[in-house]
Amino acid sequence: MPNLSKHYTSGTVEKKWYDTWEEHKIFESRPDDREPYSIVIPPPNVTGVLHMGHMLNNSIQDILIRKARLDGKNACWVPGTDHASIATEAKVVNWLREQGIKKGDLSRDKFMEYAWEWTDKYGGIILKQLKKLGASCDWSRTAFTMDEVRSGQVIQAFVDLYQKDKLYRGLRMVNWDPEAQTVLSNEEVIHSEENSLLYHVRYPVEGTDEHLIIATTRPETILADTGVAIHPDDERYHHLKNMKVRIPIADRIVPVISDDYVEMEFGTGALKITPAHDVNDYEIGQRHELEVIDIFEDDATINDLGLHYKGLDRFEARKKIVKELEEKGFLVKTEDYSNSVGRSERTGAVVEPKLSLQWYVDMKSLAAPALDAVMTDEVRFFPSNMKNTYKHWMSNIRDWCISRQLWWGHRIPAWYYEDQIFVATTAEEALEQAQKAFPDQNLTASDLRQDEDVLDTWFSSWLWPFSVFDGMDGGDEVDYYYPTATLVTGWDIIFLWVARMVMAGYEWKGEKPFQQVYFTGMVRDKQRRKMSKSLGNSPDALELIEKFGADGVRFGLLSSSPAGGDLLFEEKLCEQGRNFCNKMWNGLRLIKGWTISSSTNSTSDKETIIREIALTWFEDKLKEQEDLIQKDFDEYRLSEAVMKLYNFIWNDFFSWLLEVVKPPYGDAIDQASYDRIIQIYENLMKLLHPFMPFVTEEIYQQLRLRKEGDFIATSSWPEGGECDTSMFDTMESIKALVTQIRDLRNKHQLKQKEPLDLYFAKSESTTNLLRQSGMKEILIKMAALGKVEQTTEAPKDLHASIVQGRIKAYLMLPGVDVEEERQKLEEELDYARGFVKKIESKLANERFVQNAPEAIVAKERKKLEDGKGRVAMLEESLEQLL
RNA sequence: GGGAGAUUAGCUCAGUUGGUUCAGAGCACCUGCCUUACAAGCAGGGGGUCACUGGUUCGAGUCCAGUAUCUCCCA
Repeated sequence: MPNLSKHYTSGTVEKKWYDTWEEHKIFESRPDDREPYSIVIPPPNVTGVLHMGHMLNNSIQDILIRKARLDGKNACWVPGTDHASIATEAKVVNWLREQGIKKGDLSRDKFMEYAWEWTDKYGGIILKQLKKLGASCDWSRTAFTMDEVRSGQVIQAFVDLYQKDKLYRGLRMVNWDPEAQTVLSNEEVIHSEENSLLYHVRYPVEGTDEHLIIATTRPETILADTGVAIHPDDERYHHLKNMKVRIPIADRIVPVISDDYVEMEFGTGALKITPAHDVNDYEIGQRHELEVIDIFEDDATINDLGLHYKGLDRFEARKKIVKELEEKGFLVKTEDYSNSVGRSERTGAVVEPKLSLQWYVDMKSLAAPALDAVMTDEVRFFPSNMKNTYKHWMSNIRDWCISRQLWWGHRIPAWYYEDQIFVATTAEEALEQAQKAFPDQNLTASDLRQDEDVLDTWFSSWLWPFSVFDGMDGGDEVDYYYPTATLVTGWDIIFLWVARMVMAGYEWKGEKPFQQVYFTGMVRDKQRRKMSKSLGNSPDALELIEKFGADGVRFGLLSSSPAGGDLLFEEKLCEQGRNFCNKMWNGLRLIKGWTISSSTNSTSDKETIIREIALTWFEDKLKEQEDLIQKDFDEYRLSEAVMKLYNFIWNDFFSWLLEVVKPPYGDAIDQASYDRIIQIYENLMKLLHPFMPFVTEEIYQQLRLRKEGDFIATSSWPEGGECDTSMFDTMESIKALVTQIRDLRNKHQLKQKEPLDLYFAKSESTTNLLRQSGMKEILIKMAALGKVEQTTEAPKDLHASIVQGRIKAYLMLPGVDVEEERQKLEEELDYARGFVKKIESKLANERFVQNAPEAIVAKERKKLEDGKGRVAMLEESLEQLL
């Protein structure tokens, strides 16, 4: 036996093959005559580390790209990272703070130097980790959203949209993240129900003794109130129309206005209006020309307008103001309340509505072709029900706020002079424009002021499917690879990313960015909680790989993860994958341990006959599997495909076929059979390779002597083709008989190897079964039988009856209990009679016979015949017991 | 408030155009085995009124309506 260790060692094998693959550059792709199959990676955060979601997502991409490679397509998986403005800037700011440096003390240029230093230091770690997972990316194409090529296209996109009038600067209420101190797009705000308090506050009505009671969750904004609203139809407050109220604490006198936005049923039916700090209030304020008083600094502490609360954080101020309201008799009551609170996706800070001047993309002008593409399946979604979500968002689309008050990112290419805006790819061009606009003023570069803000990171990511090919302006690469084949991503970024890529694709390439989108589910823990750092419920990705091997982890992630469905992760799944590797490894050891004889003399004829029939059967089974797996790929049922392979390899190949063809101890195996077994094993490994690349490569290399540069990774997918199913039923009957015999042994506590005699009750079925060359021998070998013969009457000695389909047999068992045997037979008979009755009534129904397709009726007749035969066999056995 | 989806074995999920002995898989569980590839293993076994109620149909896990429970998205 070759020197193969008892257990499969994933660590060394995986490193060896990844290094070898890279040395041979087999993942690199250049345009050629073949059909392209390209995937662009959803770029992870440049300074991020690999987590469970990445592993799932990238395993799926790797499966697809490896399959395409085996299919002979020109497979190109482009890796890369994104600069993640908010997250990365926050990390850099923290890093600087640890060194005692404040961002505020740095110039923009100096800060960027530090940020690049940080990026160079920690950037790309995640890409190295992807290699450990087996990701077969073309690393020579690694892109970064802020590298030169990508940046140029981002700026170009901005300028182009501005020139097409699809981009504008506007004063709007925005979502302000006070922690990151930047504006956020609507999609970056996560709304959820949170427990809070509803405060009922008394507002004195001017010139009367009355009070108007107003319910609010944000009493600190009382300081910014500039009005109070009631519903025009609300009779309770009719008399207050056109009167004024006095704001508590602020002591400001403001008007009572009527507006049908007010919900009469909510709270007291009266609403305080704070135009500076609430989206709806702002609109009401606009309608009624109310003053706008902003009481917050950018970090959400109270400013000069907040009286003696100046300098306090908003939540601190809330506590204090409630106390003051209470002391001064303004607070009527406080009740528990649950309301929707928006938080920043990146920092978790409660988002503060704020009035601000920002850049927006006019989305309505981009949405139409993008909506159409998905609804007509020009871009196919898996699972398809994501189309509904997409449609809803696209049909109610709102403009996209793309400016961010950060330094890390692409600086907005807009320059200002007085009240004029000049948008251009460079400062020089902007200056030229300005000089043309103000010919008399001798403008120089220093007269123009560039916008301080950067662009939303997604404004670079939405170009990704063509920007990675430097394809904004066309070119051979983009012509060849675009549109890409499949996008694999989580459904949580369908709006942030997927929808926008489709829009950008049509806007700049006039074509969809990808053929299909495969949405993965979220990786959750057993309690269905989303895996997150803060919960600490996420296993360390690299430790997992170390423990179970990348193949094991990939198997674990894939085996229960249908498209769009969440994955409830447990280590057990990876363990199963590792065990599977070990099983295959040991199967290899078994085969490699056999001695091969060139002459047939050294193997008994019986074994040769067995092998001939078993291998022929299995080769056809394999073809059938190949077709089934291909269908699963076509429909993106990857979980099902991998589980099919798991079952087929473990149960059909190892537990059945190899046991059948295994030479008896000490015997050799004939060369012809051996070659067929190697070929089968090789094909199985090819089918499994996309899912478990390393172990399959290792086994592929061990199965035969390979030439330098011959890899399973670049081999070809086995063709399914015609398969002869004629032997399938017979083999299943044999298997079922073997199982029944083994069960009877177990129940009678007989050793598995003690030979038992078996007599078949003579019938057409049994004659047919035994006539097929080798079937009887397989039965004898697998069930460890002695004599196997046909008989016309039941044996007189103690035996157990076996009824399998239309086959009846008697297994000679010395210790069989007659009563037990009777009971068993009676139970089976009951079931069989019930079955017959059901079919009889079905066939007695004229409408069934008339309406059902002929084939179905024929099948039912066949079922009835079989069932009746079975009843007869069981009845006969029972009689013989007496 | 608007919308989407789910409910099948103890758990996680398949079940494709309504039709085969259709009620499945993996894990978990139980029994027996260290059998010369594998205890990371082998052989076998038990377990479900397909959420509930009606309807369409010759026939429903599958289609329709309602009910209950749960999940998610959007505002």
